[in-house]
Amino acid sequence: MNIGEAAEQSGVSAKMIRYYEQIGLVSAPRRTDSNYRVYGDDEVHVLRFIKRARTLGFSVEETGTLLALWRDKTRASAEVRDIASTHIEALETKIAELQGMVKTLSHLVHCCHGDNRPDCPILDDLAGAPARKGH
Amino acid sequence: MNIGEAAEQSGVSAKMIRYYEQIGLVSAPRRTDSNYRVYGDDEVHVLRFIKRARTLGFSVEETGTLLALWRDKTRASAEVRDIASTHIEALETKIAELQGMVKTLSHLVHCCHGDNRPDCPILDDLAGAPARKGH
DNA sequence: ATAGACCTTCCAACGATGGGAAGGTCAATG
DNA sequence: CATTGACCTTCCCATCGTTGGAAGGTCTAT
Repeated sequence: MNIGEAAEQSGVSAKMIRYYEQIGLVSAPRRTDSNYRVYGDDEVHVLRFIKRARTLGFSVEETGTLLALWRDKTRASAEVRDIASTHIEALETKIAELQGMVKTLSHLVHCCHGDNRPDCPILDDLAGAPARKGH
Repeated sequence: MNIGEAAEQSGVSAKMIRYYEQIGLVSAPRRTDSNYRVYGDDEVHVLRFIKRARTLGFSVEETGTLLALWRDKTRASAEVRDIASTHIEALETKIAELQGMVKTLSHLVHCCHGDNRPDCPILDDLAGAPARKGH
């Protein structure tokens, strides 16, 4: 199949498939006489693996590691679990960070009357005004 | 003061101050005869505003809008609140997304025995194997 | 033959930041 | 006065993952 169909079947855009090939995440496929890339079910399977890993927030590099482990039948699953666990920690750190932002902003929005008066606690906060107590 | 001190006082790196100037987020400051940028407390105040907005996860573009509203004494605070509310929604969407990843990954890690056997539910999942029921 | 839907490579952009080179300037010291 | 080291200037490049487009070749159907 051509790259377009491989893209459709894997959920990875043709652009990205070429990019993944370029950076060595996937190997270069066979070409037709007219230089078209030709993919089979195996390649699509790999692309789907990549798509899923990316969806789960693994970086392309981490995805490459997971892919190598996937292909390595003798790997220790502990290694995979470590990568996943580390990744979960990173995700949770990010979540906590975003939640901190939401908390601060929610407080400010709550304090902001939101009518047409120019007085605005949100801008006051951004400008560095000391927070008033008791909401 | 020079850019270095402005950076130190505002928490925005000298690199970024120049970048913000380049993209028009802040206006070009006065220069000395030797072409050094000269900043005063007002500029530092603006930079701190920017720093705070960025820390709260606003994009540089959103920060520019907030900055304009800050300078506009006649603005409606409702407008600011809308920007903040929209931003909170975006943050919460992102959080939910990350939490979905964590949930899936946690489940997989939980299912993964993590010893030296090559059988690994995480890789099975990434490879698209149907999930087994009852953990 | 021609249209239009594919494919190819190459180049650039995004957003925000950091790194570094090559060179000018300032302050303090020997 | 000269040197040193810390600062400043502009300019270009890299990151990460992805998308867009241009310019051109190929395939299929009418």
